[in-house]
Amino acid sequence: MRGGRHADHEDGLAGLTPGTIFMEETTELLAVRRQKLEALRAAGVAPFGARFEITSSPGDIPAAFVEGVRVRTAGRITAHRNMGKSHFLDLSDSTGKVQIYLQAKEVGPEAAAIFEHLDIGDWIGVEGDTFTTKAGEPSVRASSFTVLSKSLRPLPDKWHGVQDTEIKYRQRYLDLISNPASREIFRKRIAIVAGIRRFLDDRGFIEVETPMMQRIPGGAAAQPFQTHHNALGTDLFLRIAPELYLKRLLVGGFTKIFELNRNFRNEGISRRHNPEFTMLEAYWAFADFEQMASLVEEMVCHLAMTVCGGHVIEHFGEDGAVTKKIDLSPPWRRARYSDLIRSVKADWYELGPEARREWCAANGLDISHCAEDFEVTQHVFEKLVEEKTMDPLFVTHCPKELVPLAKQNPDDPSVVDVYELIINGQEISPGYSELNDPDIQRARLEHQSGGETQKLDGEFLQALEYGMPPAGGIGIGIDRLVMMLAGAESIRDVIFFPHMRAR
RNA sequence: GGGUUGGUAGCUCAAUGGUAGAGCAGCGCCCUUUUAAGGCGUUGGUUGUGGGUUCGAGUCCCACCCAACCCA
Repeated sequence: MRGGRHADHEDGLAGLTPGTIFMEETTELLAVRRQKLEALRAAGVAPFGARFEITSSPGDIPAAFVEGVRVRTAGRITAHRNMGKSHFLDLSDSTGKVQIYLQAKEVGPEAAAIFEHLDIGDWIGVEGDTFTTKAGEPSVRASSFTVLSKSLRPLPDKWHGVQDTEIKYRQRYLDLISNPASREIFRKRIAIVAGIRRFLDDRGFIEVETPMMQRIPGGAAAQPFQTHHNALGTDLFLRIAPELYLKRLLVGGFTKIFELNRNFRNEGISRRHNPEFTMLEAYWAFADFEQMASLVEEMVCHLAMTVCGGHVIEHFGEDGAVTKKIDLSPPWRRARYSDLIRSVKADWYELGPEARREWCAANGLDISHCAEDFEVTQHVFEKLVEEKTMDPLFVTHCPKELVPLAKQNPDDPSVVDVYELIINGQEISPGYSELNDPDIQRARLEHQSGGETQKLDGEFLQALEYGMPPAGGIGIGIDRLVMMLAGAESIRDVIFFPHMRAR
């Protein structure tokens, strides 16, 4: 055993005895762990250790098991099966777990006495030889162990894990420790984000970073969060989209770029909305929305193959039954917006505005919030097309009122050259042939800002006047993409720390 | 913002208006290949907060807080 009191001084704050601070609760369980903490110190063991060299993480040992090899590993004790003079421990971290076999005669009487002061939840380092138990479990026979961190609070139920949604979200670490299904979702999220970067990098796109704090928040129609710069004495906004800065970089000559990071929208919170969310935006000069659609299709299929092992994604309910099946096999269906509306109501475009509203009312659609006629049509689209579409669908030729910043279609000026990708009943990604005529852009933005010039990003418009190459652009909501690929029904299940009300 | 459901031991869950319980975890004892280890014993509670009704409230009523789901 290593360590000693001298190594432990940083634990105490000046004038306070270690172990007496931060004790707002005084339950017996906490008191017992505090006593063990002091017992470790009394035995000359630093309960909060330092550097420990490892040869393998816990999950790596069974994953690539070799019998009879000396290893050093470290992890949290997540289970303890006491057989008297020998003990079986599960040692875990995000890589997985490995079983440790610990015998008093092997580690010696001093270490065995120290072991008595350990608990489920503590971090330890172990050195020993690999072997296989009678039951066939790849294990490490400990010849020594080192206390790395004493846990002063008990872990959640070892079998059920954390079930309380509040604890899952507010104390995600407990969810990660005790729920393998949750760990798997985040493993997929991490692989998806890394996979997107690699995919785009392989195709010559470069990752850039643009301001998150903006004087004029643009690039989308959404309420921003407001903040203030003290030294400058000016208000700033958290970005609602990076678009207007990425387009400045197109002007600057970067022809294949993307940004994969957070945006902020000061709007409702729901199963599908978190105030901060992760979005990919990519711009490809000299391309159009059709090529962007193909790029997204190829990328998502690639992610499904590498992260989920196939093109068919299944979502499971609590009872283990399949609740959803999403088939991502290419080629993905592409359909015009107007044709999709006609598939719901064949003579929709022959009806007048009043007749359309009457039809909605007769079919149980609440359109009281729709002021304009195109909003009524869009509501029909959302309820009767979008929400029912599980497999990928590129919706093309959308009405220009819905996407005021896209290029009009040369053959039909009432629609724009965009796609909206729908998977799993929600909009996952829009793609554009980006508008690069500075005069049309100015007119659209002026119209959109409703004459409030302080909302107009003049510097962006000026940049366009220097000439922006024609380009295809996409946005992908990463949280929703992960929900779809990882089988999560709430955005809170794919964000480590979703926003929660103060308690 | 509206509606529904929920909040009980560290965790997972019980409890007709009538003495707040179980499993796991913890503590004590036994056990040198277990894996939800096992056996025997045992501790642990301001029932989300604040009011009210009642002889008596975890349970009924009101307000508030937090969460999940649905709607806007």
